[in-house]
Amino acid sequence: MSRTSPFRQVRPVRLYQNIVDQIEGAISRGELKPGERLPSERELVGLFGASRPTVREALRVLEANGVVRSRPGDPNGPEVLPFSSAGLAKQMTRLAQLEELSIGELIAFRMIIDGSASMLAAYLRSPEELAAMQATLVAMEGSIEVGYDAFSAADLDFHDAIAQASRNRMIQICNAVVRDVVLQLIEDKVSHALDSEALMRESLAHHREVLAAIGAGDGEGAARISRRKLYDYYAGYVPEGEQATMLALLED
Amino acid sequence: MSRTSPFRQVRPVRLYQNIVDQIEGAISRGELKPGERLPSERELVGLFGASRPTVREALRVLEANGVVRSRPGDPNGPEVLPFSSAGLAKQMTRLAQLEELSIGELIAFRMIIDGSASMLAAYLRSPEELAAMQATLVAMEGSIEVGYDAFSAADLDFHDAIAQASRNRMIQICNAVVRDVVLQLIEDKVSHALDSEALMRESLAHHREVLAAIGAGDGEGAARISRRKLYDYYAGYVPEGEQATMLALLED
DNA sequence: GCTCGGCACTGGTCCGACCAGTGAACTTCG
DNA sequence: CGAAGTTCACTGGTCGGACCAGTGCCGAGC
Repeated sequence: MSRTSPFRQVRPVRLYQNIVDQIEGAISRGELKPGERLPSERELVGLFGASRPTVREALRVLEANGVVRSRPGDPNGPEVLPFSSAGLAKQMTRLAQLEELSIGELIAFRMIIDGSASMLAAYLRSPEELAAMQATLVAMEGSIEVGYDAFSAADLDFHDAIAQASRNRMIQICNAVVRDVVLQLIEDKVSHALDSEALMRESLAHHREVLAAIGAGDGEGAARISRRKLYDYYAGYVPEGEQATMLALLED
Repeated sequence: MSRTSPFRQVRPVRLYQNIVDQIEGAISRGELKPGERLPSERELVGLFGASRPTVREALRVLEANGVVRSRPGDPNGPEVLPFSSAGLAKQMTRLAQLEELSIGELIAFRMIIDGSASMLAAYLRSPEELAAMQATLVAMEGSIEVGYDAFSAADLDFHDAIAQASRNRMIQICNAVVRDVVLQLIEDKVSHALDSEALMRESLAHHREVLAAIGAGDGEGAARISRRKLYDYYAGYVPEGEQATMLALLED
């Protein structure tokens, strides 16, 4: 329960792990910034006193973590990457596919995140951010005639704009992650079913309601509308038994 | 904007990446289950037709992703691991440390997650889950005299129990992740400041309020109390300028 | 001045080798 | 016959050296 023991479990430390730690440490201490380059593998061999296979294993781990990227032939060496939620999205996608993560859970979570984002946006948005949201709605309207793909893309922009205005990077990340996962799991079904102008216009109307609430500073209302809209939009794709969870989020 | 092109960007596919994909695919198709073992590196060399360094790089990536674990000398070969949120937590921790993720954002996010979890728990909890929550509160009360470390641990158990009852794995994961990150960033400060019996008893009383609302099926109330409790608990550690975000979550 | 080709260097892959550790089969003893 | 200790085949970790296909720079030729 507590963390009082002065001792740690000892386990053999692999050399490549040591290298990974050193490089990650240098980055988190700011000694290496995104865009900068690491020395070439052969130079690192000298710097760390390890062999090239070992250095390469360390680079593979860093690459898997989304920290650096190696490109063959690049004379500048591996590049330190800016943080992106891609790594997070990948992990969550794996979770969604491997584990008992159901569509209902995903949608419910999205209701929470998007609702909270709308609420925060209503209270915190700057005039510019509000204008940006309105612009995405205009884009949505224009894309209706183009087809569902374009409409869906504009829809994403709208939700991104809201997440942006929430001023909370965790929300932005979760928004991006869940959007990716949802897209991957059920968007094909939705795209076939919803490819009708009437339904897209209905969706657009819902988005307008959310934006109106945000514009009016009505956070609670924006959150409520946002959650209900998502429920209506996706409920048909969620098994009966799971809808209770989602409905619980609408009781207010 | 749209994804209509029939062509994909071509990029050289690394052999080790191919191996990673195959093994991950086998796992997600259920052909490899957690606890099972992969063939030894030398066998994999034959199975994939790649050299050992290449196979090893693939295993390093899988290991970094938390998919398998290699132990030197183990005659059974690398082990397929059950999914854990450790990988997610690691990524988020890195984000929190590297990027502009502030304490205020983290706490605000925790208010959202914990509040939503409490709300869902109020509507969905089984009698057993309610009993489990009550048990953690009893443990909290008993741990007050032991010290802040024990109290904090019991506190975590309480919030875990709520997340559990929310029936949403995404919430459980976010709960675990944010808890880890918050713990890492500011818990030492809190532990010094709050190591007084009176303050712990006050915190305990707040927890009781939340549980009472959950027990009564008052989801909205549970969420509201939970958010406010977190705000009161942590607000002192958040810079003035960021408190607005957090306060926005309390306007209901 | 601009273009084009060569070149030094990159990362990707392979081979063969050695080491310390592990666990199971085997041997030995009660 | 069963339990305890020992042996040993095999594991993953690390190393050095080697070859290849690309990349980007720089100098030669226009």
